[in-house]
Amino acid sequence: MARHARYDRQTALAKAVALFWERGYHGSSMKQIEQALDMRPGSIYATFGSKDGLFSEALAAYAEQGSQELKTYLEPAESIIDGLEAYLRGIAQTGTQTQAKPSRACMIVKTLLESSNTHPALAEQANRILANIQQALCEALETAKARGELLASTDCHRLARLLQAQIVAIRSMAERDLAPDELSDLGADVASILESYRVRH
Amino acid sequence: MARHARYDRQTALAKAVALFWERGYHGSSMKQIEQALDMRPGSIYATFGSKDGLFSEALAAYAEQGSQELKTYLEPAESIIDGLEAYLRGIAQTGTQTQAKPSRACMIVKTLLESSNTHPALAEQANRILANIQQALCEALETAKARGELLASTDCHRLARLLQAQIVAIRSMAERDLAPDELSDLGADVASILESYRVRH
DNA sequence: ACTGTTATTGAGTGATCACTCAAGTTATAA
DNA sequence: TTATAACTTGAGTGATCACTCAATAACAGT
Repeated sequence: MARHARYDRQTALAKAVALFWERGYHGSSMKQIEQALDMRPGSIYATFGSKDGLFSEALAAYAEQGSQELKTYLEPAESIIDGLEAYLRGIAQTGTQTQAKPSRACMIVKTLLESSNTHPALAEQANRILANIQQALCEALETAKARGELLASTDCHRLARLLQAQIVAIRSMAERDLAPDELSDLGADVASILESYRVRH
Repeated sequence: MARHARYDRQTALAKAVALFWERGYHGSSMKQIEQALDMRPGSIYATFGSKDGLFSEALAAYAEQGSQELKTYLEPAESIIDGLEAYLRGIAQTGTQTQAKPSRACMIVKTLLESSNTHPALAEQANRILANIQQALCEALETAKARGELLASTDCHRLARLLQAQIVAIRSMAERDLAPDELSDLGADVASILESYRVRH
C-alpha cells in the first residue's frame, strides 16, 4: 500500500563495499558515499542507519564474498592441500592485475589495522570475521588430515593460523608496487610452505 | 641572535610517532596532535609545515628505529639465520605484551594500507621504506649465503621478499586478539620456514 | 479520483576539520 | 639598555564532517 524502494539493497551494498574497500572507513566521506551509491543522505540513513551501520554491513558482505571465493578453490580440487596452494598462488596472481579490484589488500585486515585504536566496534567485527575464517581453514585442514593428505602430527588449529597469516601477508604485500612476477614468486614460495606439512608419496 | 625553541624536535617527533602509530593518519586530528605534543598549532606548523609533513617525518623516524631493532637481533648473533629466526620469534613475543607499544601492527604497513588510495605521497613513502628494508634483509641473506649458512641455490632477493611478508604477517596477526601462546606458536612456525633454506650440518 | 502509506529529496544543523596570523614573549647582539 | 630576531600563542578562518527533517513524490487499495 505504498511506494517502492528505488534502490536495491544488495546493489547499494556492493557499491559501498567497493568504496570502503578502496578508501577505508575514515577515508570515505558521506559525500563520496552519496555519490557512489547514487543515493541522497536521507535514503542512506533510512536504509542503513548510519555510516557505521553501512560500513558494518559492507564488511560482512565482503567477508561473505571472500569466503565464497575460497570455496571455489577448495571444492573442485581433488586434494584439499592442492586447493589451498592454488588459492595462495591465485591471490598473488590477482594482486598482479592492475585495477582489477578496488584494492589489492584485504578489506578485513585494512579495517582491523585502521580501527583497532579508533573504532573498537569495527575492530571487534573484523576480529570475529578473521576468527571464523581461521575456523573454516581449520576444518578444511582437519578433513585433509582425515584423508591422509597431512602428517598425522599436524596441529590443524595452529596450521590454520599460519595459513591465515600467509593470506594476510600476500594480500598486504600486493599493495606494494611489486612487479607481477615478484608477486607470483611470493605466491609460489608461500604455497610451498604447506609442502612441509604434507604426507609424501 | 634570538630566542631558543621551547621544544626539542626529536622529543616532539617521538610523541608524534606514538600517536600516528596508534591511530593512523586519518584517525589523528590536529587537536589530538596538539595535545600529544603539548604544542600549539602555530608552533607545530612552524616546525613541521603541515600535518602531512609531521606524519612523514614521524614515519621516517619510526622506520629508522625499526631498522635499529633488527640490527640488535642480527649483530650479536653468531649465525645470521639464527638472528633472523630470533627476530621473527621476538616480534611475535612483543605482540603478546599488552599495551607495550602504541600498536602491535607495523606503522609502515598500516600507513601503506590506509593511504594507498587516499594519500599517494604517503603510500609512496611507505613503499620506499619497505623496499629499503627488503634490501637490508637481502644483504643479510647474501652474507649468510657467503658464510655457507644458506643453500647455494637460494635466491636472496626472493627469500628477502618472503621474509618481509612473514614479518608483515606476524605483526598484522598480532593486532588480532589472540592468546599470547597462540601468537608465539605463530612466531615459531614462521621462523621454521627459514629452516628449509638452511644448509644442514 | 481520492486517501493513506512509505520513499526520496536536499537544504540546513552544529561540530569538527586542517590551518593562519597578528599580537605577545623571550632570547641574543650591539 | 635597547633593538631586533626567533619563537609561542590561541582566537579565528572557511571548508567539510556526519547527520536531520519538513516537504514532496510515487505507489497501493478503495
